[in-house]
Amino acid sequence: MLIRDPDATRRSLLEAAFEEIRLRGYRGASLSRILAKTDVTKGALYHHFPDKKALGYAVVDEILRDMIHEKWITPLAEGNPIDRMLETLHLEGCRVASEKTLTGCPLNNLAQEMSALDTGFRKRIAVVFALWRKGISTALQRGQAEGSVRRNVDTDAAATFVVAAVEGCIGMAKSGNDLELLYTCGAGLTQYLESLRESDLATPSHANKQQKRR
Amino acid sequence: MLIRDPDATRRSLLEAAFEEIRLRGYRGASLSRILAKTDVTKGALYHHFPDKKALGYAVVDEILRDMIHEKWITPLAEGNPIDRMLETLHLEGCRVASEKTLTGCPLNNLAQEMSALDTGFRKRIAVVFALWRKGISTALQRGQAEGSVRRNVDTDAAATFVVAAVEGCIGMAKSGNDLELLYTCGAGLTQYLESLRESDLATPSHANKQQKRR
DNA sequence: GAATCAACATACCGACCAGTATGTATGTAG
DNA sequence: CTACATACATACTGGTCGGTATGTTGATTC
Repeated sequence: MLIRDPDATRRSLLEAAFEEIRLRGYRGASLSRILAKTDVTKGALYHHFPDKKALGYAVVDEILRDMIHEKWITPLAEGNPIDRMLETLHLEGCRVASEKTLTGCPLNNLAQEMSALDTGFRKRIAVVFALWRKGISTALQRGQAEGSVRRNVDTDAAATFVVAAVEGCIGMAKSGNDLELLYTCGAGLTQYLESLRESDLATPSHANKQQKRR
Repeated sequence: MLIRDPDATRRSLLEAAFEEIRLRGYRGASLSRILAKTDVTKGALYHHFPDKKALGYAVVDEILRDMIHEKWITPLAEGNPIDRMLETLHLEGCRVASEKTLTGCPLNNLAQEMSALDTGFRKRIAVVFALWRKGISTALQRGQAEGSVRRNVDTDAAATFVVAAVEGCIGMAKSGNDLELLYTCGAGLTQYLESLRESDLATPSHANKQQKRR
């Protein structure tokens, strides 16, 4: 190695680890492959991260967190929240559709693989999901204040269901490696989002009631 | 071994493999642990299954398929489909809630782990999901004929969204290891199911239109 | 420019794992 | 009773993996 740039080294390890985890999962991710792809040696890796788990944690805390922020927090910061979510959903659909074999959502893939096996992963991933839900809930509240979202909607509950449904739709498409499933599910989700919209003609019978459980 | 019962041997291997996969995923499943738990030797295992993958395939074809059939096909074979689905959802909620650390849905766990990595798994799992969707769609059609389900509902699309949302809800609860998330999501799903119900007072504005994509 | 430390580099280790080679015992058909 | 196939049992192998011990080099400080 001619010149040294520890920050860049760390960053390239993180990104390669993210890609490796995206393709093979955390447990299927091989440090040797990450090192080969980055031209970093094992000594350098273990200088920046104490062990494989720490590398995985950092991927959640830095890469996946930023990913959700870019996709779901920033775009919903202003404008009509329902419209913005429909746009984001469309973008996400295009991203999913761009792969030959659908790999799904990196965050949810890791969540489903590791949540039951390691509380360190679980808690870190839960933080990112909570951030995501918070972004949607806040946007919906703003929509209520601006008159674009029905006032009897429980924004926290709606946000939780939206996130669950998004991951469910992506997972369904991945299971069958079939975009038609993605579009069909997306239609169901769109229908739900539309039911949150304030409209002078609509009846409140199908709106999300202020309810906490069951 | 005193007496021989090859069918029982095979069955116990299948069930132990299912449990091992449920807890650690297919790739995390260890043949040694399966053998230890069943008191079967490696020679016997490789007599019944050519390799680990064949064992995994058999778990999908036999165990997981039966599981979905028992939970989602048989109960929906008669009666009001919406009510039956709400009951099934309740039962499934109880099952998920019975674990200290939530492991989620065995079918979807395996689907998310393996679909992008192995087409053999993917196609077998897709068959089970298709069976599931078909059971719901058929039940909804019967509901339409009997007057309990809105006639303008696209039953295939609704079935697909229901399956996706169910898995999304379970996955969300697993991610946070939080039953509150399960109940919140379940409320959203219940709301969607209720929107499919035929009712003299309801307006059709939120019903699932006859649409194919987008 | 000597000392020091962060930032790498290389070689090696023990554990685990799927799979195999080879052998043995049990049931069954003639 | 013999022959043979099914149903097991045991011991071993090659490969991959995460992790470590130890050595080297580039940057920084005084």
